[in-house]
Amino acid sequence: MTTSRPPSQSDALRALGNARVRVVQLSTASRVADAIREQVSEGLFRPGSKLPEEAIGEVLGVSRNTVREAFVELTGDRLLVREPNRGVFVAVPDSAAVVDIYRARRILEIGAVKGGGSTDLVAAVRGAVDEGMAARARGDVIAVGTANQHFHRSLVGLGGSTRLDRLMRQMLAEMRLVFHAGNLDQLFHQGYLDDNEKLCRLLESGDFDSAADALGPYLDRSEAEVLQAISPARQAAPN
Amino acid sequence: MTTSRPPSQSDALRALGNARVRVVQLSTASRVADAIREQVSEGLFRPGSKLPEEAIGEVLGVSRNTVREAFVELTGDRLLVREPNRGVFVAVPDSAAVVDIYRARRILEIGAVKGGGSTDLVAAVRGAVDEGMAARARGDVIAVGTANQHFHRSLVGLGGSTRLDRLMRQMLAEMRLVFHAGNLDQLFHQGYLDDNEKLCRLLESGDFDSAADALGPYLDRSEAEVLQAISPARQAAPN
DNA sequence: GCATATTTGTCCGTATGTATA
DNA sequence: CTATACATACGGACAAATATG
Repeated sequence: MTTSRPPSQSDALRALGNARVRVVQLSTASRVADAIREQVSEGLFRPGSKLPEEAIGEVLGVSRNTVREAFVELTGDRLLVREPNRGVFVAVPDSAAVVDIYRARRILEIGAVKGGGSTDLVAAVRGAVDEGMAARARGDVIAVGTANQHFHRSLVGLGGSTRLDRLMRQMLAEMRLVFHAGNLDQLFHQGYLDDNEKLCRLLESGDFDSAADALGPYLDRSEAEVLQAISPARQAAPN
Repeated sequence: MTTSRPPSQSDALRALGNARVRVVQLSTASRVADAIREQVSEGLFRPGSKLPEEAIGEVLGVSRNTVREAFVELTGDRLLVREPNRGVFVAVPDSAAVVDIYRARRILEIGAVKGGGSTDLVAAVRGAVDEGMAARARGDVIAVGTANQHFHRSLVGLGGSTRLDRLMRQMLAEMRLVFHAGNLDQLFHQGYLDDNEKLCRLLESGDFDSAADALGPYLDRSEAEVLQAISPARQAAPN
């Protein structure tokens, strides 16, 4: 407001630079955390395996101190667990964790759905459903599982709270750990695609209560399947 | 079961030592985080104030690396915010944060209440209500606020999920920040004590649906009061 | 069961870049 | 615009705990 000088290219470049500095800039520790999160989520770091801080730092070209900061962040997400004086390990969620997570999911997902949501939030649900359908159509089992997680994230998204969104993201990351630990790589996500479609239709028609009512049995079935899948063979994954 | 030798004192001491090592032992970083959390929660570190890592480390007798690890933990809790290359500051939750938190609280508290809970979980609610009544009786305004937070935590506790419990704890810590930032130190918690009593009665009578129905307007009123209290004077608290 | 090697937990010094007076 | 202060990140050090042979 103080000058009428038209914006020059150098102004624009400087603005871009400032934006980069302010937006893109994550701390090294956070970028390390993201890298580890990725490997854990993809199952390359198996549940129960140890993450030696020196080795991690060497591979990523960062110091041990930085790795330790990343570990603190990931421990807060429950992806890693710290055993005092022994190191950090990829978490191995047990059935108690699964029960705990599903109790939380029932409250979060049902509560968010019952409250309804703006049309763009419902559109996000539709996007996740279509993503799953497309993945099934081309036989991409992994992508079906990913899309299914996006679906449930979008349900919580209806609640319009970033804090709930974050918790849901964390819990779904934990669920991936459960799948990896049980060697049951998102096998049975397929069976929920049609339910997802029905739920989405109800949301699009504005019948949030019916959608919420349908979610209870949906999650009960899902929990039961997961528990049944991990209960028999609980093989440890040393190193 | 392998030996009939009676437990000696040295056995007991060793067991105590092991218990200490395994249970009590928090990392120095976690203890530093707890110490900072305490100060922030009590309002001694004001919202917006800067926490220089060197000074903190000096006061607590730990190195800067340890302080940085604690900062990572507290940033994850949203109690501190990191401004790249400028340092960490005590968070100053704005009205958007308040709205976000109340959206989450409505879903969490109402969902947990609607699901009911075991008698001991309901007993915890009763304990929090009585705690508030006792605090009011002896005119301890601060304790009334604390008891009120315990009450809402115990409501979420009905959900039986440690993950929801943790999120609720974090959000209530954020709310304390809101109170401290607005210089409205839990002044108006008193006005909710009687509602808490009524809600508790409904829970004890097993009428979870009525309790859940009453909770919506309760939280609406609470959110409105907080927003109204912080909207006029949003004074910054530099250094 | 013991001696050794490895790794964690913690601290310190320092170089570099960024922000601010 | 320079100077100062500080955050960021690195590397090295060492004691203590743990794992290993």
